[in-house]
Amino acid sequence: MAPGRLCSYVSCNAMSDSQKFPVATHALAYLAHKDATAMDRAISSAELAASMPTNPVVVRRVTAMLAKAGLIDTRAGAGGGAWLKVDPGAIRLDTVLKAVGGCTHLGVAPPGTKGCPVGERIPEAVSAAITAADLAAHERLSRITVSDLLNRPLEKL
Amino acid sequence: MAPGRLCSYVSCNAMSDSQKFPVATHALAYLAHKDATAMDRAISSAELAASMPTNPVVVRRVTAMLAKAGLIDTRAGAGGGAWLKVDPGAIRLDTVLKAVGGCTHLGVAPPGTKGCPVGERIPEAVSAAITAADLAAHERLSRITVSDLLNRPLEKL
DNA sequence: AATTATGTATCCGTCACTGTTTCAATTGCT
DNA sequence: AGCAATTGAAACAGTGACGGATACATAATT
Repeated sequence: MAPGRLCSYVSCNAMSDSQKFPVATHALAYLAHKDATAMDRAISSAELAASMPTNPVVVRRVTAMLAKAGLIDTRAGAGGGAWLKVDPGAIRLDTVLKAVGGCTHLGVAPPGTKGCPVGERIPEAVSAAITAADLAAHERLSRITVSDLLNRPLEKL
Repeated sequence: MAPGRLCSYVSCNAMSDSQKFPVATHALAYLAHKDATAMDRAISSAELAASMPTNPVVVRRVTAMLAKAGLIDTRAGAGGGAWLKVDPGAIRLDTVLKAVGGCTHLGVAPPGTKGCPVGERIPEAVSAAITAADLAAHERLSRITVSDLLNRPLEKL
């Protein structure tokens, strides 16, 4: 069998994202903090990057995804940049996680041996458990909005 | 700045594990299914690996961690292998996740700009959100035991 | 002694990510 | 018209972790 990744059961972009969710969340919070809610208040990727701090290209890679998800808008050219298209109080963090293609990365259940009824059930059960954990994380994030990041007491997030 | 990983804010083994949790969970379920609850019913890493299927060494790398966590015991030599040291009904999946060093891998909040009070708060808030999601996932997993994987209806996991 | 196993170390190929550079296209300003 | 600012996308390199494979010392059974 070819090396790498336990055959090919890996879906979900296993092992990817990493910093995409934090960067996206930070960027949205920064936009909200700066009241960037219209085109004439656009924030450049350079300024966003400086606030992390990270590279402007990394920021643009993320803002492009947020724009595709309809959370922000961007405009090229002088005075361009990104601004919020949705009220920050209405942007839930699970939406952000989905926008950047994230999941909890607990892995993917290996297939199990064919034939044995129990052997077939185990992978399904493991999958179900992983999915349940993933859903729980999303549900928890859905109770936090971008506004909450700025306003709610940290202990109550 | 040196390339890779946004400076060094990455802790938590970011991006690691992947298959460790599924493999560990599958292995424990298999041991429970085979009633491997004592030394004389030990299952070899070769058999466990065949049930995934994956490589025996990969299995041993995981079972070694489970043994260190006190969930199973292993013994070398002919007739050796692994067996459960704890009742499968008492092994919660969050314990398994911790045993293999897992987390939800949502990333690590970038530091943010010094000086600005809001700029300092954002990273803390992002961190808090990630931690909350991680806890939610662990909490959900804590409500599933290895026995449940074999016995409980899949929809009720 | 021969056999069966674990655990660990080492090496390799793969994969995704971050950071960087480059470039076309877009927009505002003078 | 021309220039400066800015996005988005592509291409490239370096890093890190993982899964798979092999090898080997150690341990336990027969």
